[in-house]
Amino acid sequence: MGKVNIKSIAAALNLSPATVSRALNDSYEIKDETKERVLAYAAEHNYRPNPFARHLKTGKTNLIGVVIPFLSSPFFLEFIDELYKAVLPQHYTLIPFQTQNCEKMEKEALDFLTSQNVAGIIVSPAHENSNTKLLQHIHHHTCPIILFDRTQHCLDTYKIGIHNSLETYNATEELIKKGRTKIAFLCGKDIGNTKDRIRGYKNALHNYAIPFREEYVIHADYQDPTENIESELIAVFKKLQEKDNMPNAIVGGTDTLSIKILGVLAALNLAVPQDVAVIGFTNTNLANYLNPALSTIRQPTQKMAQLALELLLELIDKKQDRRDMLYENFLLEATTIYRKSTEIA
Amino acid sequence: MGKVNIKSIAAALNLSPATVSRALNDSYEIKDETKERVLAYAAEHNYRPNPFARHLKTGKTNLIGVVIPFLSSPFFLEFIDELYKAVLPQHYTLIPFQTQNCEKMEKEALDFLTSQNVAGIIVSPAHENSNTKLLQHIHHHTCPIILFDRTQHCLDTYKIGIHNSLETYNATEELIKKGRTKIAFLCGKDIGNTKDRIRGYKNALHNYAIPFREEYVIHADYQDPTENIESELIAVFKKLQEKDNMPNAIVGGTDTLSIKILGVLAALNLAVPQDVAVIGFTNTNLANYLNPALSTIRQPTQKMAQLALELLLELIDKKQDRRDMLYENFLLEATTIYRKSTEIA
DNA sequence: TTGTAAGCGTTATCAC
DNA sequence: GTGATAACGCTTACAA
Repeated sequence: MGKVNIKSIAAALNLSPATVSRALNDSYEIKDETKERVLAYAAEHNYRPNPFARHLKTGKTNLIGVVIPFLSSPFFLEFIDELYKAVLPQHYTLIPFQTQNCEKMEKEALDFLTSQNVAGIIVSPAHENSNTKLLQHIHHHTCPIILFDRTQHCLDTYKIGIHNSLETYNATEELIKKGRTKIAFLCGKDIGNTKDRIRGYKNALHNYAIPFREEYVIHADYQDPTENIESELIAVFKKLQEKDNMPNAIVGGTDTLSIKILGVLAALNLAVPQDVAVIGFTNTNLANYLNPALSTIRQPTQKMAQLALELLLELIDKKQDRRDMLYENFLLEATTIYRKSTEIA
Repeated sequence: MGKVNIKSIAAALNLSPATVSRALNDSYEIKDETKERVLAYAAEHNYRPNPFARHLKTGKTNLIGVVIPFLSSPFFLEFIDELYKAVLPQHYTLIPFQTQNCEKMEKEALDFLTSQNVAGIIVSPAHENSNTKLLQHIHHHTCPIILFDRTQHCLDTYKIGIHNSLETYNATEELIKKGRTKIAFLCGKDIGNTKDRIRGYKNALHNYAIPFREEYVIHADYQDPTENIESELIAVFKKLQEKDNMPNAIVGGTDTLSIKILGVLAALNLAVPQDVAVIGFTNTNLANYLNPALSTIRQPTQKMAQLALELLLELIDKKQDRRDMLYENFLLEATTIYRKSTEIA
């Protein structure tokens, strides 16, 4: 297979490699006729520039790294999917990585991406302050970084998220208004948003003069969304039942837990929403078909993805020093959809 | 930022670039002491080889392309997720692409991947014979390709799938044994597996002397799994109702439709499984929490991903001509999980 | 055991 | 307008 490259094109057309390169890059110096000849020949022979040679020379790539905790979490999946759609008309390629909420894996992903000379990176950090120095160094010296979802991270750059405390405040308030006072809050380990979401939950309780109970903030420890955490949750709720403290409403503070809580309550023979009303924080379209249909707080993944890409491309294009910029913190609006799981008679 | 590269390391240690390169690659020619010095310095200065330079020289990369129809389809998502897990201990990086079942997008993905010099590609083709020539050319001359899921594609290589007709045969048979005879089959457009799955369905009917009805094979046309196809399906079933031909059981032949059918039946005020029993072909863990819990045929995504990677790496390593090889067609076993949606009293 | 030098395919800087 | 030529960072004969 005679490889077709700039040199072979040049030889075939009696031109120099330099001229061919300029013609292919539509340089103003080259006369139209030559350009046409080159482009025609290139098209005919299905010429594709070698990105490695080009990038070696220019130091630039059209790659965009995406670093997320999990692909198997509905929110991140939707986000990635929207990012793919947004990037389609652009001339960039996504390289997604999962960190499993693990700082070390995140570091590996970031190292790999920088070694690939990516043009920019979109990140939802593994932890509130994971890889701070590395992220800072990359953002300042290597390529721009945009943060999304877990925007509590201290890296100074554009951040895209939602108003977490407001959303859980509203969800909690809704349950209170429906007459429920024993409201539990379900959350994973300390991953960024958790604090804000708990704060909204607490504030709602406070504003309605409902005493806050530590035992109603239920922390579930899981490494992976596909992990079987149901049994652990069942145990927790059983204990509450024994103490006659079973909540009659639950706010699910994460994607993963929101989905699984229905199974847990079913296993405990508790009826939703009669015994326990539930509102989840998740982006799965299946919420409508769950048993019962689950009320959910949905994040605007499409807008988030589009904005993330837009801001990233903006930073990629402008060459200014990214240390002294003024970055905006975008708080987009989530949408709460009320379904059967909160329909209290 | 003084970039650290082989030259700078060589200068710092009073060695030649060649020696440094060999030391970094653990060449047998270099004495241990030198290796240690080089490795220590490299580690200390956080040296990362420039992959573009390396690949420009060697013509090899550690990239693996993955081409799937959709990320938002539970089966493909699980597959990709398992692939990520499988590739973790290896020294390879995944570059996933979605084709949206569109041959043109598939071609673009393949072109891009070959231009990136990927070491190999794992593909579930957009259509039964999409990009046949291109795939063949790549497999023979550029890098190995493994096919999965849609293994009807004629490219001669390792293929990994399940016994589609057998699985739908069993599912259909199960419904028949439970006394249902008006069994519909729900499928998307002609994407590879559909034919086989319909065949299994037909065979089961045949073996139990149940006449096959063309109108019970319901083709739903969707471009994207997130598309709202419910209304179209509702219309189809309404027509059947009007003719008093409403099926009392449904076999869902694709991921996407299997999930959505419950919503459709709910909208039609049909009780599952009393009025209509349903068994779906899908890999979502949420099946258990759906309303009602959905019986499903699950594909062994983990085994599929592991096997795909294993076979691909095998082909990457052995340099033999891939045209004259004897390729196996792996048909793995799916698992059917029976839940409420088929529990007929 | 190490050094020298050529070359991978492209682009940029000159020169003509 | 076009052509030489050098250079990007790395690997690999071939020399020493």
